[in-house]
Amino acid sequence: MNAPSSRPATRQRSALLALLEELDGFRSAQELHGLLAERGERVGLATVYRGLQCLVEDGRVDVLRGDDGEASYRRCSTVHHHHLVCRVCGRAVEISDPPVERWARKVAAEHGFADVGHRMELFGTCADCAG
Amino acid sequence: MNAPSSRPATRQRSALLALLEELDGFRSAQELHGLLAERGERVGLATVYRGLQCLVEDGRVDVLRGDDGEASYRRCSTVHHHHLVCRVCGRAVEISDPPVERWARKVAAEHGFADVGHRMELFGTCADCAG
DNA sequence: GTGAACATGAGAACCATTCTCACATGGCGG
DNA sequence: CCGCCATGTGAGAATGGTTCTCATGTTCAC
Ligand SMILES: [Mn+2]
Ligand SMILES: [Mn+2]
Ligand SMILES: [Zn+2]
Ligand SMILES: [Zn+2]
Repeated sequence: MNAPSSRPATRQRSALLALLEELDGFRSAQELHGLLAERGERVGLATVYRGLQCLVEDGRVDVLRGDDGEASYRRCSTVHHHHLVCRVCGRAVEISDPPVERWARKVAAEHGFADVGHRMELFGTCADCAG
Repeated sequence: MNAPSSRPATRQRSALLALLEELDGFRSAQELHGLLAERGERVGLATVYRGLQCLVEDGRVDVLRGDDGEASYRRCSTVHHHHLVCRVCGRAVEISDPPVERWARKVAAEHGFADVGHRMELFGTCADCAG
């Protein structure tokens, strides 16, 4: 069902997407670049960044900004959701909760704000990393 | 009631805090540096960054990372809260909602995560900016 | 008032990300 | 199949927010 991107399928893009499919956590662009190198896929760092940009635009990858400002990426479902993320290993669980969605819209409207959106992440230490 | 910081009170720090007290929106370090200059307060950019770091540590200022990774700062109350932020002018309203807090802890626990925390912001266009 | 401890600031350094541009490539018309 | 050319690639340079360096200035407890 891989929704076809409008971009040509090159070796580099395929390798990047394949890697992301195998990972279940958020990873920085540089980490992804390193992981590709480890498995013998030579992909330029700029190409990794460009590939990620496309995937983000297509909604196939989510971005998260760490406290240090570094961006992390994760292959995600394309419907609206939030994340529960392990601070140690980056593993993430997708979360959704309609009540929170409604609450957010209501609160914003009460304060006279339009074009309302929101962002929410939960953080913690996953069971594996706590052991 | 200005909770006394453990740091010496210098002209620069006073000016920074005074400026933050007057603003009700999130501003980047560089913007704050510029605003200080406008009112004749000569403060080095590095000093602005250091002052903000202290205030953040003390919990007197909140930081928000924009989508471009740039940090914005705002004088805030010291109790746990979230923000409703205007995308245009940065104006912010503090928001709190115990049900969301409980929900976040519960969801994280259900997935076996420990040391649970969360982050949430609402975005929109404030009434003034929509006019 | 003095001095040790600490703050300041100009500029350099840092580092994730983006840009440049010469070169490779691959998909489509012929 | 072939050849074109629009598009992708990558090494390295540029960018820009933030932090660091270090010589100098200030503060404040004594
Ligand atoms: Mn939501
Ligand atoms: Mn909360
Ligand atoms: Zn983990
Ligand atoms: Zn506004």
